[in-house]
Amino acid sequence: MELSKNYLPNEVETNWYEHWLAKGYFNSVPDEREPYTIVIPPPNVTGVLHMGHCLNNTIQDILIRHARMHGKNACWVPGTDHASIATEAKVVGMLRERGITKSSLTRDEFLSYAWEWKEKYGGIILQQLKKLGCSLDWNRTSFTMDADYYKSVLKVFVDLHSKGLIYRGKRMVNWDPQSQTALSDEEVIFKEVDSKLFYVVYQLANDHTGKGITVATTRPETILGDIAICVNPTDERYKDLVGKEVIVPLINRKIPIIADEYVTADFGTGALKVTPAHDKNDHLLGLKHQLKVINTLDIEGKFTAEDLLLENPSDLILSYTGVDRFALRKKIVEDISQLGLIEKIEAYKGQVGTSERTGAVIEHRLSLQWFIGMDQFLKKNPQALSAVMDDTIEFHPAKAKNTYHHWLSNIKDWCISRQLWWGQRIPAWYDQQGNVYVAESLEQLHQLQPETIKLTLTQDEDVLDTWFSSWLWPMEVFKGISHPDNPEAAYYYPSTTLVTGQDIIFFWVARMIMAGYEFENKPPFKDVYFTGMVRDKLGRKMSKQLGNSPDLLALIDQYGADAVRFGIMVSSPAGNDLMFDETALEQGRNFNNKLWNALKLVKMWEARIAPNSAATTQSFAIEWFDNRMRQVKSEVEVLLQQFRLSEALKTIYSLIWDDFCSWYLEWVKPGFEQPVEAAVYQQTVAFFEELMKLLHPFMPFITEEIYHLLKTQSTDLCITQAGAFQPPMNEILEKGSLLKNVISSLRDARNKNQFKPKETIELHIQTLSAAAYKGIENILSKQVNASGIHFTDDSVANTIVVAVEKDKFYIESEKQLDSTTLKDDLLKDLQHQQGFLLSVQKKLSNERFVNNARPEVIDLERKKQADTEDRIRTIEESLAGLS
RNA sequence: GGGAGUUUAGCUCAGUUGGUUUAGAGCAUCUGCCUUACAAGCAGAGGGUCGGCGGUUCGACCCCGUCAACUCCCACCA
Repeated sequence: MELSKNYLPNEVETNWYEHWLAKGYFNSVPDEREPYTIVIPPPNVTGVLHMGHCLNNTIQDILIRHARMHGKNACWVPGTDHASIATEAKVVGMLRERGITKSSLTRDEFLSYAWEWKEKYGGIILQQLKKLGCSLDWNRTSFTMDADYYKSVLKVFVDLHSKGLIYRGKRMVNWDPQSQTALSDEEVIFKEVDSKLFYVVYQLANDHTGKGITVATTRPETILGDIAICVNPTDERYKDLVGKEVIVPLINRKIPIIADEYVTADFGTGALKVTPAHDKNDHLLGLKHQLKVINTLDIEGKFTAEDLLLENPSDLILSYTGVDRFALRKKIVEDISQLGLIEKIEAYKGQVGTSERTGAVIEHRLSLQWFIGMDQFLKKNPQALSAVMDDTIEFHPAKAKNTYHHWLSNIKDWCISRQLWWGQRIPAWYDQQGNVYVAESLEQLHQLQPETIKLTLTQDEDVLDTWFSSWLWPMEVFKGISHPDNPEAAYYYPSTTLVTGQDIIFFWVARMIMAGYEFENKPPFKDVYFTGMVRDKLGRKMSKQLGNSPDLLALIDQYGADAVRFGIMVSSPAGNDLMFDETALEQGRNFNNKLWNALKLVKMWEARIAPNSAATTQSFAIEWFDNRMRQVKSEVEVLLQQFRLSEALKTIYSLIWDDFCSWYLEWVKPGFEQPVEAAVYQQTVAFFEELMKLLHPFMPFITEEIYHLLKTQSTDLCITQAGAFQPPMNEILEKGSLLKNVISSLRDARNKNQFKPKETIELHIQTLSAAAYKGIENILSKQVNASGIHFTDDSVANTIVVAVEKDKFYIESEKQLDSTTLKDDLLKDLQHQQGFLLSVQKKLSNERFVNNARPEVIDLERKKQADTEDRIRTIEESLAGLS
């Protein structure tokens, strides 16, 4: 069969993925083997694959494929998250394009559009994961709004409510005016913005001197909701004013000046306007001082006069109605300015909270919401913290433990209600008196509390936070909540490893751990591998605005999935951010090609196997590579156990490129058009297969392809089992190192003396142990193009001298020799060795060193000294021979 | 404002309880090669004193202190 010049990944990848699927290799059912379980961090159902997913899922696939090839029952569960805010926003956007507003629809109508959207676009991302080669068990694809999943979420809500861990209350919450819903504290992202500090004068009431108090504020648009001015009680400037009243500009409402420690005297003017309806701290102040609340912004962040009109209606106030908060700020500043009450305006850098999902600037709003009492929850489940701290659940890298500890130790109540329709509707009902009834369904409620049957009940309009469903993910993908104690859940839960981004350690990881202990009394996983963020090569975040986010599918198309996987893994230290650079993908593509070309070489041999050649003249090369591979296999195993995937890949890469291709294949390669020994051919194929096995978790497609092309395999590499580990023999490895070292040095000497590759040399070796070269002379002569090798006890005249370790090599040739460069090199080396010897001698003549250091350390230093002295002698002799 | 982390070759990173040769790899660079698996390649080479300073130690990239730069997390001083 004719193999293409270069490796062509596209068709190969599609074919193998279909083959694996058809064979059902990725499907897992409980059996007697130990399970290795990973649940995918469910991507947003409307999402598309980006570099972050690529990194994350490649890692999971490596772990799962490795487990599958090492005797484990590997189960990787795919699925998606309903992502209520993001998805609802997209559906609203789609409806807008069709000219439909959400408010014109009933809840059910809206939901049917949402499901339509989900069926159409949901799961695109799962198809994209197939392109990447991810070996997910597609039979287990889950969605956080599946019927059973939905039920499990309600069940958990009812359960926690009955345990007193969920309460409903009127609280100041983070409000997203764009999606018009409350958000949890974790969903608010603070950003630094350039804003302005307005100095507004509030004139004293009942005072004709025109005196007043100046307040610095960033939010003049809330002035109409002011309820007091607050100063620090120790502030001398304002002591006399406390207790007096000032007038709110524009509406002339009288409000008191109060004093509270909360106010810092040296910020702004030391006077704070208190607006309990629109600020968290002001709200607390209001509660403390029993102040009224006047709300001036509606759910869209537009001015509303409702509360104000009760007090003092005016045309001015009415003119603000419906004005958006940012326009309102300008307008109010203008109007106050006309009254001459703006003292000055300063530039100011401030932090402003924005919605994680929509980016809208957050308002604080007093509203009735559902919460989980996190303090109580943690008191009930102290393992949620201790398990991480004592490594029952192991974090990689361990530094993430700090972050985790800090968050759990300062935990606040979790607002779990969202004013949306897409999500699990809160299973709470209200009667006409406003009493609350919580049950999984109305039927269940009627059953449990028959007296409710005759009541007119209306269900809560809100849905639950998406994370309130995803915190059950590791349990409910195996129906552990909806069908407790089922055999699957018992077998697969707890899962083995979670791979996720550090950015959702609070949103998701912490809450899964809490839920795991609360509902199963077990941690949800054993290891957590945190990936960093994928950045561009300049270190910037990937974002749509910057346009620096590459199209992953285009990259797969261009380089092949294996090359993309290689590229992203080779530059990906655990837990650190990854600077993505397309040259890494080129390296991956080149590696594919290297493998392909090695295959071509071996396939050429296949056609020319020497008859009757069971015995081999290449036993050293074979023995050496065998041992080298054993060594690397054990190194890789250790690295994988430590989740050092990038290093594991680099180690395999070097084994294949350097040891296999550059050394081994060159050593055993027959001359031009010469036949190959049968033993060499068979061994080489066996080695090649082993290499493919080792590399397969990282680059599944090309390895499977080559595995099959090497010879007709009845099995697929994908499910092949790794053999038992055999320890390497050090003597062989050391001999190999010497050989490589000698070859490199001699080649260097040839290069420096401008030998053409085809020019042959006669090589004389001066050594005390000629036995060390037994069995490798044929390799040596081939690799340095020597026509003959001779051992000598004396120096050889008119030759180039090369010193390697303690041995000397004399290169004899018919070429006119120029020894200047060589001499310079030797002198440089001599200087280096002498400097080193000096440092060793200094150490050994230091009494305190000899007295304090461990004996083996001293022995080592003595050996260093002896070795270096030998080496210096060799160099000196070589130099003498040159002149 | 509090906390954590990082700083090693031009770039991206290793360096596992302080001593195994005055630091390793990949990429990039330079030199020589179209050698019949591979120029997306082969054979070689150069390049860092381990952020600065101080300390502990017989001995420090590694431990301690300090300064500096960068990154992240937490915290709404209006």
